[in-house]
Amino acid sequence: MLSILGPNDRADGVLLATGPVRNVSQDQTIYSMSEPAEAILKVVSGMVRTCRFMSNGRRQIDAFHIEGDVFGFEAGAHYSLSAEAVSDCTLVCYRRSDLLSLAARHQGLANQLYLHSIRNLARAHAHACLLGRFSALEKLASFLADESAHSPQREQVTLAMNRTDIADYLGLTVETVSRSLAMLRRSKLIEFSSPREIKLKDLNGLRVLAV
Amino acid sequence: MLSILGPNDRADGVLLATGPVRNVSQDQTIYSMSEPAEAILKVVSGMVRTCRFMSNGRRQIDAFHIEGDVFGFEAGAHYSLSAEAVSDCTLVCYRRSDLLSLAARHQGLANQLYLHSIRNLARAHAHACLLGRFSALEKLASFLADESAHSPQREQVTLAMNRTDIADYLGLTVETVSRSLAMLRRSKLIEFSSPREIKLKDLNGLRVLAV
DNA sequence: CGTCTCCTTGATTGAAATCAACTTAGGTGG
DNA sequence: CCACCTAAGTTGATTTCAATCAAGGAGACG
Repeated sequence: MLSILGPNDRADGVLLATGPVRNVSQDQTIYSMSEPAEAILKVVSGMVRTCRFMSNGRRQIDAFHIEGDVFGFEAGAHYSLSAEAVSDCTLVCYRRSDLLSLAARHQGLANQLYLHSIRNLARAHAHACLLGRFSALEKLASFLADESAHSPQREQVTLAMNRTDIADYLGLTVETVSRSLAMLRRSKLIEFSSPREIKLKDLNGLRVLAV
Repeated sequence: MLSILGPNDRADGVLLATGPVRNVSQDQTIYSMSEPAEAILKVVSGMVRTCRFMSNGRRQIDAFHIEGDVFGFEAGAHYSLSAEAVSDCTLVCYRRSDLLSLAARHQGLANQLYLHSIRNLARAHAHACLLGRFSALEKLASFLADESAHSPQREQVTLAMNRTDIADYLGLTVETVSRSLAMLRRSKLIEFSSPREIKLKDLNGLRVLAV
């Protein structure tokens, strides 16, 4: 499904016309902090990270976006986050101004926009909780449980991102991510076939840890 | 301004009819996590905190809402956060279902709803950054600089919330909040006339610390 | 085969949490 | 109106968890 709308919505065709497909290769920047926030984008395939870069090289990843997710919602005229491709991606781009004027005429679209922004808000709330009050181990357990929910097989996750991305998403360092994963492995909750291929041997145990 | 819409919007009168005013006294719960998310509320006066309670008594405050802020946006059918009055408050309550059906007919309202949700999203992003990557001192400096921005006098803030609220907002303990404030005082960046009355002697210095 | 990047592991340090008093301020009742 | 009581805030000592510093291993690619 390429459009923000469902396939049955009448504005669908219009949207497709306004939304060119964009292919982005791994680690390429989709948009940067402080450039004009002209586009709202939808992930067709691949994974996108939205992140903020701070002084002295610190980075905080706000979210990983996967197929079906819409990102690029901004309150102001400029992006307050950057967006980058975690893996090769296919995206649909909508011009913000087009979308908003279209939404004025198509109720379904307005609803979808609203819904997507609120869904991002809900994720941000859960993320804040994790960042503010979880231990390193809890953060990793929670992260893996979330990944599992989006994986085709519940008990087997293939990480699209590297350890640095995970660290910057969870507010940790790479070393702590590595160590916490090792702890989960030693506790028989997970198992690696490769660093990016993790078998969740005890998903319930993970969920308990994830608070 | 009582309505979500500006006073000049035609849906204004309708909204007022659907939105009864509610007075809430300090520390009273406005709504609780997991109850049906029936209302979206706007702060007329006072301060509201939206927060999540976790196992073993941990709490994360998502945001403090002040006059003009709208809160209660939820992706699902139930609240994922609780809302409580930090001080005595006056709120306007809108039934979510009313609001959404009204929005279908009044473009201005739909826009306002969208805008408020996105504004909350932007705040959540900034907050995530603070929680994930700021030191205790940076968190406090950033917090005070934000408070200053909403204060009638830039250089004088009156905190509506107590130290525990601040700690749970910044992902710290009360002791660390107290110690960090003491450090800022010793560095001549701030000055107390009482624990809740803080004079920002060097707002620029604070902003530098706030990254 | 060597080099580079990514990941892991070890040793040590450091910042914030925890544990424990103590102080101050505010509210209530004598 | 003052004294007491309680809640809120501060400060100190110690511990702990994660960061930092440092090195080594594994896999990918030319």
